Amino acid sequence: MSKEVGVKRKRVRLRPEVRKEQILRATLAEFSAYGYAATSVKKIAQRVGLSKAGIYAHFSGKEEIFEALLMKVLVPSFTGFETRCLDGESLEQIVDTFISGAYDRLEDPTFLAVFRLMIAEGGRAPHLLKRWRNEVIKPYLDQQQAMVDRCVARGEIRAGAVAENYVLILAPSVFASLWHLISDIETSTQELASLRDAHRRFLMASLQP
Amino acid sequence: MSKEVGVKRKRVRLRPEVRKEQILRATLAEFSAYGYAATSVKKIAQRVGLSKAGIYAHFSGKEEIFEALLMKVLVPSFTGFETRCLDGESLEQIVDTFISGAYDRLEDPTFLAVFRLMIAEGGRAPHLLKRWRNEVIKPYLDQQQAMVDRCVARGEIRAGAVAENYVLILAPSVFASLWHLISDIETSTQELASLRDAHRRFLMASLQP
Amino acid sequence: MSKEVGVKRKRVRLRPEVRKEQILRATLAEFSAYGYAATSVKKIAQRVGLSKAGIYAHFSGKEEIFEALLMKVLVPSFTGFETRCLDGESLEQIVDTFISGAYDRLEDPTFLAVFRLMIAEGGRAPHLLKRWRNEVIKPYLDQQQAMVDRCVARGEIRAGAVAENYVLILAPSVFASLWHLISDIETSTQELASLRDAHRRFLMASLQP
Amino acid sequence: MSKEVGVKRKRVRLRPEVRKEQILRATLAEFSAYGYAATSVKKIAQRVGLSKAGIYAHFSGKEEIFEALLMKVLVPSFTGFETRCLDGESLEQIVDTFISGAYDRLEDPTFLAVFRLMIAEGGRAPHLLKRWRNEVIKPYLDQQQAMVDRCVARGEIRAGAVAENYVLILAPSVFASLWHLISDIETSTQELASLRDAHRRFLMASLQP
DNA sequence: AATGAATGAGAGTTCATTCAT
DNA sequence: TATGAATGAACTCTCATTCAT
Repeated sequence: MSKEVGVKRKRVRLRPEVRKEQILRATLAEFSAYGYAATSVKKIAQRVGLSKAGIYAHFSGKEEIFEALLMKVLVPSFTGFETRCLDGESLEQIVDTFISGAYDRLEDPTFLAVFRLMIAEGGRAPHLLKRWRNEVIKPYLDQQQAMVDRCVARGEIRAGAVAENYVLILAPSVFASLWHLISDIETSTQELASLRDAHRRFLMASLQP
Repeated sequence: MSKEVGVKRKRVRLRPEVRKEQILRATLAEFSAYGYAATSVKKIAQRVGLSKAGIYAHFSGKEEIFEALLMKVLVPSFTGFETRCLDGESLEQIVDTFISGAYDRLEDPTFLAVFRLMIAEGGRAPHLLKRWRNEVIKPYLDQQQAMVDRCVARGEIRAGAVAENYVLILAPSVFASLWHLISDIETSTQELASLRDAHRRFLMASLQP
Repeated sequence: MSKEVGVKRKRVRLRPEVRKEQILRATLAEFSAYGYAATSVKKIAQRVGLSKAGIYAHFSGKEEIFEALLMKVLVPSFTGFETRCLDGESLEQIVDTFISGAYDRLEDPTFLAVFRLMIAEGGRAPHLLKRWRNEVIKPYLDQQQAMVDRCVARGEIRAGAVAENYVLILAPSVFASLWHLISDIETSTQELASLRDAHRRFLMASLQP
Repeated sequence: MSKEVGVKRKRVRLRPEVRKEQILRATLAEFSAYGYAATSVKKIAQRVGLSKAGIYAHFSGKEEIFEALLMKVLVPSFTGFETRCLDGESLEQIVDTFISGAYDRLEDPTFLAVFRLMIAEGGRAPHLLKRWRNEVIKPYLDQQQAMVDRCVARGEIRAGAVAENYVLILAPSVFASLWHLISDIETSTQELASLRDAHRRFLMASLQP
């Protein structure tokens, strides 16, 4: 379609940051669709509109692209994912905010790509996986837990097993992410609507002071 | 180097079914550790104690091994994982049985291997993934849900959001599986102990009539 | 010329020793003509009549071929190159034998190939170069020296600087080897004829008792 | 890694002759150490402190650098390497001067570099090799031979096979060069000391009128 | 059923070279 | 003059697969 015989794309020269950005974006798409081993540098290059060798002007090899990708992509994956517990907010508002955040992520292809990538290729870079766990996930869980604890102390949330273990609050939406991963999007979206609602009601019931 | 002069593995001839079994077992180990693309037929052959070509006497190619593996492995992965709701059992007994089943699976390497395999390589065989979802997972969820419904009807379990959506009951242990997948075993085992307990208490509190 | 379009050479299967032999022969030809770096595995394969990958069934890589080649080729390169000093042989017979051996080697392409290879690529495998020096060349020189010493003791060869240092006896023919290396064969052959004769006369004059 | 943030080599602009000089010097070092094929333009550029493309501002390609290098380097390689035969000099003085010149060259890395280069890469530029032989080496040998002839005519040197063929005079020191090439420097230096002495005594004995 | 030498395709990578800046 | 991003070609090597034995 887009290939005209005999027409040779003019050489385009971009600033390194821009290219690197492009390369990482292309790589995320390929990696999360096919996995590390089944993704070739050639495919990445084609996606970027570069020759294979062009990639090597910016990264020293496939492995380095992979690491750079993980470093760039892991950290922000949970950013903005916060349960707030501000003064004057009712439990209903808190829960609604949480539910929205948790399930809206499912619409974000990057989030799912990273999610799959960590599970599928985590074994390839155990040190990065460990960092992700210890520097991203755990702090996130701890911070959320602390917030819930404060709400409990203030009497806005009922104490109990659920309030004591943030994972119990989070788990259904993680299940939703997984379900998304093994489903085609249309199907799962409607299937998950009822889970979302049930999750919401479960939180209301369990956390009601 | 590793060749001992004069020592040459005797050619062993086994019944096809036995060999196929061996090959699939070896393949599961390799695939779930390295993924489809990064696993070579040679490694599988070595694990089985066969030459590369020997594999082709039993399967027509790598792809066929993969499919055979999934077919064999998917179905039983949830077998025995049942919440029972028998007459005379107290809620405590029911919950304990469920919790044990759900968390003991984490010790089963095959379960985790299949779990990872489906997530990592599901895209390679969408039809199998779909079958797995529709013929294994969904029926399992439905059946469990039906059982919970009966308990509710009999008054052994309290109605509510949790009882209405079996996923809410299951989700924390799925989270545990995921956590296991991205952790080294020793670490995660102890980390998950408290989750297991909280999960148990959460179920007791939510389902208590 | 020899390539027929559409005709695909039947797969020929040879015993490993035979193939290895072929490969090493082809490699010697290529390496000594173009050097290690400028010789590609593809070219070697073509010379042998094998596919690139076929080479790797016998050697683990280019480096290993190189080492195997040196090991095989270095040792015999000086075999049969002996000054004899047998009872009843006149000095003239001894010198004639030596001169013949030393200059006939120049006709042997293998000898020259190895000679050039060691000089050009010695830096690539210092340990092999060292072995060659210590296990092939030096013993050869020592043994020859010992033989000359015996002749001197028996009064068949005159004592003096030349008889004391075998290198002085050898040096002109080594020069001839070098000259051969930097000349086209026809030219150098006739140029070296007079050197050969002068060398002979020099030895006769210097070693005459 | 090796890049210091904020520190960026200032673009230095030098006169073409100076740069060319630098480039050829760097090239000789690389070529004689690794050979033509194994030397990359990048390495040369780094040695010069230039970018790869910068090289192409001065030479049209790697091949041209190689030829320029040979042209520059060949001619002077035997300069100053002369047996003198001046009036009033004793044979001892003549021989001492020759021996010093011949063996001191072994300390000159440039000489050895050129020596190795010609042997290793001569096949790459046969026309240059031929020029070297015909315009540098042969004239040198002829000139030296003429000088010896004059000494013979004047009765300062004894006639004979050695005096008639300058190569016989030169050969042992050529052997020494070769030996140097295939040895680590420390080892060979001491090994060659006795050769040097024997060479000297051999010349004294052979050329004494 | 099993082997191992052989293969075509394609992987990651490097290199000499070009070109817009 | 000098740069560094970009390229096409070639490199070494691996892989799934085939085939004669």
